[in-house]
Amino acid sequence: MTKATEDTTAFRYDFHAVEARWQRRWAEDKTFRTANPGDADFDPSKPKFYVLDMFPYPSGVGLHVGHPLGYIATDIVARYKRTRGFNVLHPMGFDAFGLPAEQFAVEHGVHPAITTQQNVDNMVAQLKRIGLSYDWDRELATTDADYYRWTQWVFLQLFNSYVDPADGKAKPIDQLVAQLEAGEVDGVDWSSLDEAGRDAYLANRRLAYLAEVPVNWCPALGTVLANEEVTNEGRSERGNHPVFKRPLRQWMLRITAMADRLAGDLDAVSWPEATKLMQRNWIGRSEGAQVDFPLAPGFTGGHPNTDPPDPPVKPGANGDPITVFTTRPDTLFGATYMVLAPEHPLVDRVTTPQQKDPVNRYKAAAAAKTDVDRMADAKTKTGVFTGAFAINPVNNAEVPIWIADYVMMGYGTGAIMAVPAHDTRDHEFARTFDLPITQVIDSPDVVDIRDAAYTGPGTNIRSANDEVSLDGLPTPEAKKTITDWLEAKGLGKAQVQYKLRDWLFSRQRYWGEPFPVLHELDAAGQPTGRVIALDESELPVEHPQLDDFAPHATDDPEAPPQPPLGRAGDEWQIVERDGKKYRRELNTMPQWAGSCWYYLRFIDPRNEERFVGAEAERYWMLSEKASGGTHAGGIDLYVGGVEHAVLHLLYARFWHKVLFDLGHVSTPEPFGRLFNQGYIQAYCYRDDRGIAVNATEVVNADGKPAAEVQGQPGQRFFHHDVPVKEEYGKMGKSLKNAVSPDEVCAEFGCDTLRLYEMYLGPLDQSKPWATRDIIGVHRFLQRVWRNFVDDQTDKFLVTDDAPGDELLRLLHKTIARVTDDMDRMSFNTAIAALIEMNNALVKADALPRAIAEPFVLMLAPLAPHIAEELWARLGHDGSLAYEPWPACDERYLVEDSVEIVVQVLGKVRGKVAVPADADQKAVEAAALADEKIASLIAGKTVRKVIVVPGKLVNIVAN
RNA sequence: GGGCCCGUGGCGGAACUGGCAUACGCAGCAGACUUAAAAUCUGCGGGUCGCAAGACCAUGUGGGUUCGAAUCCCACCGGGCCCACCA
Repeated sequence: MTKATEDTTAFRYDFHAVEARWQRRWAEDKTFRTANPGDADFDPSKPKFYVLDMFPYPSGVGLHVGHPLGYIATDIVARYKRTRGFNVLHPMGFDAFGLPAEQFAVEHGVHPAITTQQNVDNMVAQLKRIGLSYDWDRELATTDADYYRWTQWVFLQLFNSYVDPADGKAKPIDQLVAQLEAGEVDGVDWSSLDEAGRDAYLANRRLAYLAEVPVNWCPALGTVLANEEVTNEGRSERGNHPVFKRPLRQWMLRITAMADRLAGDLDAVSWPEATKLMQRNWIGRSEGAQVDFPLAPGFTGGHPNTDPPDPPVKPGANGDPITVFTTRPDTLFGATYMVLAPEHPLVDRVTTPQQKDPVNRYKAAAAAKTDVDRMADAKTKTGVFTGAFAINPVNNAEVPIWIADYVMMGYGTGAIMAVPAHDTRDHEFARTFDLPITQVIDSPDVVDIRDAAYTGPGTNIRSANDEVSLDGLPTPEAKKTITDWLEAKGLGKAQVQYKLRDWLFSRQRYWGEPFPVLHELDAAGQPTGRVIALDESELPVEHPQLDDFAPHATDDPEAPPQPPLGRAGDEWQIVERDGKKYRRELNTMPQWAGSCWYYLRFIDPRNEERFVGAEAERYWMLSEKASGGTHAGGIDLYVGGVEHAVLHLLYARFWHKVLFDLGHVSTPEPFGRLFNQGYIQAYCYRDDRGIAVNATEVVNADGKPAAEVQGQPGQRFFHHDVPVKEEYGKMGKSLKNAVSPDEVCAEFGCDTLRLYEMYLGPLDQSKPWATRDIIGVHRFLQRVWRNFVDDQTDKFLVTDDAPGDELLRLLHKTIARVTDDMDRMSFNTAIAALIEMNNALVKADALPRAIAEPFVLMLAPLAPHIAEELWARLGHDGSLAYEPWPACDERYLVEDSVEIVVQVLGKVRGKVAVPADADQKAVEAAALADEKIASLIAGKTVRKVIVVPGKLVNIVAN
């Protein structure tokens, strides 16, 4: 702001002073403190509205303007809902465990608890500067011992429960033990099992269990990663380091036990369809059949059954048949060979002595392949014949058994029946190795089965044996017929299969929640393999004090993981109990853990007795007064980025369902309504080497800053005289195009920032940041101010005169528009409506109070600081935060006369004014009577006249 | 390779259920007030032709349905996102 400006407009809107004043008042008065049921100031007569942001990760670099987009939106909703008479719960906290905090701490040589706290403080200051109406008394961080105590408690719930296959519900494992002891579980002789056997049986059912599984081991990070944290290129999402598959004993969560409910219950929530779809695809439910292929005579003999009966290993590994999963049992007669995954446990047993060498070579090569290689090789099919044969159960044909890496051990049974005629991959494989291709589905779309597989539906041919015939049946019937037959013969059964895998739940990190479990040690101090859970009363398990909390990175993929907690002294690691020694679990939980239930803790964040108080949980999650009642209950509005469509949202739903089944929470779903906001994008500039340069230092050929001309065609850009190319991408540190909200607040104020971000476009779309455009909404606020306050004299301009009809019409039309826009979260159009109204007020002679007050109330959720200040100038004492939203008087919406568009053959040719209540005949007559229209249709035959009441008339004449 | 979404002025976008295409804002142009600039106010603004009234053409391209299509259907072109040898 120049000096001259200050001189000539002494009482211009001083947003700095106003914003600071109101932010201070809100904090001092605790304007946005939210009462819980049971509190003295709780009003039970109001309905509730729980509006939540996906809480942020407190990074060291602070926020850029892309981060608060969703926070501003939820804040507007929260403020709006308060004026609509809701008790609004609107909290904020921090997801503060995890790799970046730890890495930041390592880089700066400071304990992560300290850097995390600094980052949180910095972020809170940034958020408060935007004027967000959070109840800061409920602030929490997942790293608080008071918080992760209860994260550990939820883990104990998981560890101590199982999913009952009878009804798919999570139940305490004690119930299962009681049934086992009573002999009520078929096929299990509990009394004959020793302690180890019993532990193994229960571990195989617990929702949290230890298992030796092939995991993504990242030596450079010194930790294992979830599948979701590994990129397509086989590298770590954080840091882009190579990741190797290797078997390690890790904690797993049995999310697959809930797969069908996690998929099915998506129907009940109000989420973007695209997000539901992504989650459904991730769960990957497919229906088909399991079919047993016995080994051919000569290949069955002498396989000793060495596996313990329980836990069961992959079907097929135990006895003779190879079990496959197929979605196309109707093509069973076309199965001409079988394929096992190279890691399949049956491979060694079936391979003939002659084929041992090539098979072992292939297995070794497959094991050495990274995901990158596998991707690159996806086009060409490789494999090796095992020398063994199996029997196709429908026609007793002997089919060769191959191994190939196009079959994955991790999906289905790790074995397939290959139907080259009707599966593209099998077709490619059969062509490569010259295996027979037998067509069993006929359809007009089949061209030549030698050239390409036909994978669509059709009618079965060549599909009959002595007992069953599919010939002539269309695909759906054929599927059912053959599945029924297989089931009757004991050769197979209908089967639902999921892509979803169990969730790898441990990390070799310091900065995560310690597990509340102990490993039993023998007299020599070696683990016995027995794991016991701590009691609730022993929580929290806090971190040991370490000097060196850094992960031990290595380049050697074979090096064993070294959890940092292993560096703690025995006084932390070793626990004595009942005369026995135990070692604490040295892994920690992954970052997702804390975010799986934080929305519940916000409801009752200081409760020391329970993870959340029951009454408060029922009120905020279940209330029958929930707005609209259109969704499954839970949080009324949850806003965050789509990047969490499958990870956080799936994990949290899983935990919630377990807590629901165990009776700890009252809704089956946590997030009744989800909204995914778009990204803020920005122009960025790269030099010849493709390296991004600081966007603020880039100028065009005329020396103008890039921000003033960005996105315009024909511009050339330079960074310190070096030519750079303009690109467009997500705003952030890596593209060096981040704009800080602090800068915008300093120059224009946070009301302007809020309005600008919302005015950019629809909330769910990605859209470009353009600093150049901010001035537009800032001018709007200045103009609003000048309508109320003379900027030369500071005189308040609002009168107590009765408003004229025209202003009242304008007001109520605007109320109708803005109310509708607010309900739809269409904030860009709500702002446009307010700008239009304000522009009209500029031209009006006077601003009557009856117009001014509702205008301020409508502006308040969007630009709360200026609204509060004007409200105070209007003579009100307190905050307007809880003032009722202006009501629309429909009487002012009806016009006496309306303008009707007259079209001839669908083209607009004129307009006529008719009384608003004119009937169709009258409107038609008025249109035909119009001079211009009459001349246009002169000499033509009017074939038809379409009248849309209140809108238009279309005359069809030729 | 499979699935999903999106293409509207120089730019961001509006038009929710088919019914005045381009609201509102930025940038631009002209004018007022200023010594001047900033700020502010007023006005103009899709394209082509025309002095004008107006006519014609315009919502990625080409078809279709309809009295009427940015909106619905089909094909193509361009961009984005998700999954990816999932049997």
